Amino acid sequence: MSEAMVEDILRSNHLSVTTPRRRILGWFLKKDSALSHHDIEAGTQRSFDRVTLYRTLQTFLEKGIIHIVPSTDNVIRYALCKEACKEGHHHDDHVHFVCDACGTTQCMDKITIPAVRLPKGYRVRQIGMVVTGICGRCR
Amino acid sequence: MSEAMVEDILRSNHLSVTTPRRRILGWFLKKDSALSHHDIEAGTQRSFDRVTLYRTLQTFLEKGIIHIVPSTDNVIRYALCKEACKEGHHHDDHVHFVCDACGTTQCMDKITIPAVRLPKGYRVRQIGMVVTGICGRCR
DNA sequence: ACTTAACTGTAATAAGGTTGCAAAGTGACA
DNA sequence: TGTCACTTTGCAACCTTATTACAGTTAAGT
Repeated sequence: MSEAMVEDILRSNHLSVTTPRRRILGWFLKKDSALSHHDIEAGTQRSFDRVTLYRTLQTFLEKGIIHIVPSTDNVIRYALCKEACKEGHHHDDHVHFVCDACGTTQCMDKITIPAVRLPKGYRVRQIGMVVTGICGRCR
Repeated sequence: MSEAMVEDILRSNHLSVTTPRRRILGWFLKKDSALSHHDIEAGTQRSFDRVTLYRTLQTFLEKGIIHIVPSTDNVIRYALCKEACKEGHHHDDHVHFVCDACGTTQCMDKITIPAVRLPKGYRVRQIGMVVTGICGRCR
């Protein structure tokens, strides 16, 4: 089921289907939350080299398969792009929620970021929003 | 002028006044934008050890003199807390602006973050917001 | 099946961050 | 102003995270 989906995503992005890529993308689909480099390494039993992971994440980023979630703890976390993200132009203008209890970072795709009024002369290109607290599952 | 202010801030936080702390805090006051570890090292001519900088930033964080600005590039940036931030309880619920042109990160203290409606069961503790684009000075 | 181009693993290197301990500086007090 | 206790700094070693180069392997199209 999910296995077919993985191949689908890879092929539609003109990427060849390899074992590491299958594992990594499969893990994203399974977890359905933002993952750090470390999370992925641990989750996939280190069945490939660290370097491959770095490169794969970079490739996925460029293709718009994943996006970076803003954080305050010096750990890059990546999450699947749900909406159609074109190459180089992401649609990650949604709210991210970090749960203090379970530690997961979730994309709230349904909730769009409210508009902000900035001073004169400022031009906005992108907005990121991170909400921390207790998520629905943990309370 | 700023020199007296530096000592003032340190003393009112019950910290002894030392050369590294003076330099680091002075640099924050002078630049008035969010600074990374690297920015500070470069700006202060490495007149103290790397470790001292790590420890000083940690201390300033704990005292509420500075706060961490969320980012998407894996670089922690710190900014002065303008409002009275009590020890352990920060008031950094303001918008941060990252300029694509000059690369600076500014705290928009005047602009509060708009409220967001989250699904049932979610409890919010803190909200961070990062806007990227072109700032008033650069356009 | 063959060939080309893309991808991966290994190793070496760089950058970023942490810890323990001895030496030096700070602030309080006589 | 000198002394003392305590805090802070600098150094060295170490660990983790990230990047680059290159050779070997694998995938996809014909």
